[in-house]
Amino acid sequence: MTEELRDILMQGSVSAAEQLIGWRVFVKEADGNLVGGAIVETEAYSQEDAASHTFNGETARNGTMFKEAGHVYVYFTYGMHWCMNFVTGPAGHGQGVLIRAIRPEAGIDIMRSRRGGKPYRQLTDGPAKVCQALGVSGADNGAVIGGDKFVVQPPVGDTELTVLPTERIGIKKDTHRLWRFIATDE
DNA sequence: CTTAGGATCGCCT
DNA sequence: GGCGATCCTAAGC
Repeated sequence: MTEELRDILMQGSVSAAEQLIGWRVFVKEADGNLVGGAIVETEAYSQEDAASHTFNGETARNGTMFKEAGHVYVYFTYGMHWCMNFVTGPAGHGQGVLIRAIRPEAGIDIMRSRRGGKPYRQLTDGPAKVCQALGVSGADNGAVIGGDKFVVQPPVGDTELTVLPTERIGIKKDTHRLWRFIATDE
């Protein structure tokens, strides 16, 4: 992991969630090819936030979120879906950034086959869809960015993405926090 | 285009 | 025993 990325992740989940928009996340396939694209939607979670898995302290499930910035927290939900987060902050803080959506750039055919032939726009427009398209599952929980599987690279191009903070989705508690960030110029 | 309901299971109270 | 950081399909406008 680069120093630039580590700096962003160490600033905490809310700041990191905003700055990660436009960064690109990929997984390395067995043949070495990359599959993934640019992050266009994130959400921040932290321990003092009632909507976070870490709100009630460390448990068997959420242990990865208490590691230091740069780990990948993958959790299982609704009996059938996986979602992935980048852990932020120093070890012990229980915070992270949920990767809610990406714009496919590399390995689109692989993503399409993993997503049952869905059209381009529906390949990775939700947190569980991102994991399905990238082949991320519970086996990846606790991995590190820059390890064997996860590659994260800075934004490319000279166009600055406009980032809009909004309310988070799919939660019942602490909905007032504007901790969801989306790229507006799609 | 919007909404409602079902699928499905591990974690936590 | 309840319910979730979700997705998909079908049916209603």
